[in-house]
Amino acid sequence: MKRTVYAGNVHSIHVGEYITIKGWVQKIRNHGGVLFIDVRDREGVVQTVWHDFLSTVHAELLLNIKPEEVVEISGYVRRRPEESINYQIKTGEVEILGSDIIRISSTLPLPFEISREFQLDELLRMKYRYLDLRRESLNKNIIFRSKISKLVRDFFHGNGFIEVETPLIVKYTPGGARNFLIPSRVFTGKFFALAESPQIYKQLLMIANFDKYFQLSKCFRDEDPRSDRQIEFTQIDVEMSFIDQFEVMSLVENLLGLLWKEILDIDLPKPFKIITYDESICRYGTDKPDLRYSLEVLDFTTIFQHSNIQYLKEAPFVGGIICRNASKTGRKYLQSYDEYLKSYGGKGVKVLKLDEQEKDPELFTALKTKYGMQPGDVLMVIGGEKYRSLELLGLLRKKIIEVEKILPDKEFELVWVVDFPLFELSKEGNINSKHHPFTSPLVEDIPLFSTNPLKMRAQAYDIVINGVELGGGSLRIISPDIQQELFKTLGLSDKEIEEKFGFLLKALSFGAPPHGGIALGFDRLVAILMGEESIREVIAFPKMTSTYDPLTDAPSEVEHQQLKNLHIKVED
RNA sequence: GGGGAUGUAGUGCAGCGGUCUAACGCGCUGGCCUGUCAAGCCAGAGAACGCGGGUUCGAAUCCCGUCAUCCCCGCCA
Repeated sequence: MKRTVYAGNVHSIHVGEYITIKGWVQKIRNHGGVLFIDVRDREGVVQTVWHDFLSTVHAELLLNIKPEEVVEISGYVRRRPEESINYQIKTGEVEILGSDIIRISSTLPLPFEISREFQLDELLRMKYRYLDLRRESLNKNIIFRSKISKLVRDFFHGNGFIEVETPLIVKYTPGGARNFLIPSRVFTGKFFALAESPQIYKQLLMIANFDKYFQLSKCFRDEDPRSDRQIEFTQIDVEMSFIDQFEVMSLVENLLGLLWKEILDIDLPKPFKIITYDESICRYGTDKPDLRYSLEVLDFTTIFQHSNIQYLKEAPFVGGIICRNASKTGRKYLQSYDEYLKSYGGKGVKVLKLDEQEKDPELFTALKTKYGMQPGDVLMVIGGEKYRSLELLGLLRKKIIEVEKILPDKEFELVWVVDFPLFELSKEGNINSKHHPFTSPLVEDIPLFSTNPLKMRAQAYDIVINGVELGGGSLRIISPDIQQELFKTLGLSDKEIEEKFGFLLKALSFGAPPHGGIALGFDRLVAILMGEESIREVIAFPKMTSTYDPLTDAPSEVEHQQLKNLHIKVED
């Protein structure tokens, strides 16, 4: 028999119909004379009921039916007796009066239960990913991911965007994330790279007159995975011509507004907040602030210059956080903050309470009058180099929120962080791009190329949700001269520039429209919408934090001949 | 490369120096049960406690090493 309806979609409108469902046996409840078999498919679960089944031709099969076997069941749909309606499930008003059953596929004992939701060992889940995916929560996540990607695609098509695929096997370009390399069989000793992002291609598409481009693109970065990072991941990649920064931002606001409405039925207030990079660093100690919490980092430098705490008195910067009404104020307890910061290589934190005010009456008076500090409040301060201290205060802020169990003011807080620095100093002392080397500087900062490049600001913007960096973008450089100057600032020689980026400079010199765009982390987006902590919960076949895939046992060794074809020799 | 947490039946966990011949829930096996939906009741099988070494009269329990997983730092233009 053909399936007539998904098990999970059987509904009171089917009452009286003879239907056929196909799916997995979810649960069996044998009461002796009456037997219930719940059948699950993609859409959900429905109950079938078998009265006096021992006297039917199916007695043998029904007595031996096992969970997770694949069955086909036919029967009349009927409304359940009033007292046995199950309001917990979608199909709970009806049931199928079983009259025919076929076992399509039997099963070995399973390594874990499908029908029960509980935390499983990650290795086991991955090894049997297809079974884990069969479980409701993952199944639902992947189905929602599909819905979200359709909403995204429809949104862009509806807004006049052209979807273009760009190569994944590309030229290696230096800088940024570590690339996966692909040896060329044809060109001995030469390599392709797996694309870190479609960045350059989307710029070329603008030069090629597509005006508005988008793509849900796979990207590859050979860096250690985390709960929000995989070595291959998906980006919503966008680029537009003849636009300014605010048009890109407004587009993203419309997209996210749509998704929040459609998926969560939440109206995101628009426009989103905007904060400059500098302000974010000073007030929250991070460039991805979690604005659900009002807790802020404050500057106490002046106040402590008059204190009698010597090292803070002399510190170039003293920043702190007032933890109002601290739950526990024991010395030992507060020391845990110190240890926390030390685990990040910080120097630790000085904690002040009002009950210690006799030690430095002047200081505490200032704290009370200027900052409204009250008994029970705890002030934690860090002194030292300004930006390092702010970074630590950012970590401290997160820790306080966690430890004090401070409740968020709202469920989602989205914010644009703008005016990023164009460059940053690496630990080795090299100048690197903060965003990427195609980012346009603010026009008024261009003269700084020759004098103080580290002071230059970029026309770049990040979208941050609840302290998570969802994506970032920028307006791009379209002047070959500025592009060249930027490469030089990064320390590339003329020869290197020509070798690595000659094609781009040439492209820019053939009539490049002003353009810019953004890339949003699609896996992170889906995870946020689904309320998941890890993007592994929204990716059908992710890899473990070691990059290992226990399902297929990848990576694996290859035959010698393969390596020989590629002119590759493996050494220890 | 580094830090932290975890590793006990199929699974989720308890036990953290002797009473552990390792407990419990789920699952599994057999039996009973005509309305359940975390079905119920009865009976039963199943682990030498990640691996290696050590301490001890005695180790799942302490120590060292090692491996694996997760979280984090580094890294992620």
